[in-house]
Amino acid sequence: MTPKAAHPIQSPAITRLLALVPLDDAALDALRLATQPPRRLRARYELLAAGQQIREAQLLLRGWAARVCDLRDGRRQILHLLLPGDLIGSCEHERPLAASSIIALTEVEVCAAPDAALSPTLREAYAQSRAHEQAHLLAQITRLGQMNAQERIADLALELLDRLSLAGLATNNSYAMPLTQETVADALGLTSVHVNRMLQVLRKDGELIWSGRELSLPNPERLQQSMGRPAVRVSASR
Amino acid sequence: MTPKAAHPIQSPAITRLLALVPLDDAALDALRLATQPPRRLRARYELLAAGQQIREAQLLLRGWAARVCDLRDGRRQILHLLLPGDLIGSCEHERPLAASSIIALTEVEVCAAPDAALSPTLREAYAQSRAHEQAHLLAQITRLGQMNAQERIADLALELLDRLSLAGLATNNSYAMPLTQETVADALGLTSVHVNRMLQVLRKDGELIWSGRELSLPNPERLQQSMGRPAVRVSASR
DNA sequence: CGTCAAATTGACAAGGTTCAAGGACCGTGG
DNA sequence: CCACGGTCCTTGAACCTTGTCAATTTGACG
Repeated sequence: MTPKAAHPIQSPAITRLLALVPLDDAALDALRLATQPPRRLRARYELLAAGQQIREAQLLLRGWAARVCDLRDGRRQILHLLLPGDLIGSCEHERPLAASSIIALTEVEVCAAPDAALSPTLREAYAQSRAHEQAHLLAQITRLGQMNAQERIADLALELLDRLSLAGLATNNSYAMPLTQETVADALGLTSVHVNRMLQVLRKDGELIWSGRELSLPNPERLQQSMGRPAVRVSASR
Repeated sequence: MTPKAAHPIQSPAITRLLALVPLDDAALDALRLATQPPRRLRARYELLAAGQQIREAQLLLRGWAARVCDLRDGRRQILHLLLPGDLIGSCEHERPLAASSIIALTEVEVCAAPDAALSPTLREAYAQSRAHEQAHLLAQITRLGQMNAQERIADLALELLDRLSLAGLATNNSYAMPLTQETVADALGLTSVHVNRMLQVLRKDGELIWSGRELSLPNPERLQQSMGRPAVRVSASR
């Protein structure tokens, strides 16, 4: 609550962008300014409707959201989970239309994303963020296409651990998990009933603990190994 | 073979880009020049290795390729099919690493993609192409997450019809299909045995005809309706 | 004609869904 | 403080879709 003198407590969103690219002062100032009066939205609020013209990119500051695809018969697929520090509707071409709608899964706080023109490092951070998002979409495809239910759950839990760690939102291999099993099922192309059963198996095997709002992975490295998925990297180190 | 005087026969790749954005003469000239001595590669050639530094974007001129993700235990998922006119390794940020490998599924011809700086319309065409690719990734997620085997096959066949039509490679709701059932299975997260059985059902229902190298969809509109998937649009009309 | 990859078939097993019901855990209002 | 209602989690049994394994057929091609 009380900011320290040297390093004021940072918004997870800024922590994440800073982890992607070392931002210059212009970028940091712009971010601090933009995030100041955040816009708060209730759960289920539709941040972006599919087919709608995208106005300006937004930055997710707090809470979780999701890109979803609804079929006419009521089925729905969560395409991608959005966490604090993720960009919403960032896009580099003219006259863009949202390819999917985006809804808040919890109460969220968002702000307008500062203009990339303000700082080259900020522009690069946005590009990195998009590259990560792209990588997560590919990961999701492999998850749905090749993994069984247990693997899907474990793999998603690992991805969330990685991503939340970037924003400083994970400690001791565990993080706050605001989703219901039903929502996880929508993300993994499973039924909530089956997610429930497989969670019990993972719990019994000691691979995953999820009680209350907290999810922990006692041994992420072993779990990752057992999945056989190649590591995801997005840009070369310097 | 013999170019007509007024409209020389166009490469399907150029036809596609032209369908995305009305290209100016600078763009067309650059494309005609670049595509001239195409590089020809055998099937299974690896156009891009995962984790490898991306050098320059390429343009697929002829044949089909795929982005694939291989798991250590031998499972493999085709993330995305690449058709003539698609860009390979186009990307707007510094020091990019390929997030997945790309392999030729048939013999292919590629060329270096002309520099976007040569023409604003060319840059816009590339951006549109990337937006389409993104939309196809989302479509693939919904396919794998929510559809049963029969729907997946039909939905993929419809997507291919749409995409090949852009390049002028489809007539009468039918197109040349160079993939094996095994490859289709890898793209749809199914086994080739099951793909085979479901193809028989679709054939019996008169929804899909695929014999030899030709695939036709007698009634794409009806099929699309039955799938309940919202239409995909990428940019606003003028 | 022989060979090889691809397509096809059958019998069976496994994984996931469906339906239905009960139980736990809230926050709310009396 | 307790009763209530709602949402979420949990469980069981039957059922259906898809995978597995193994064998056979087809078709292209030298």
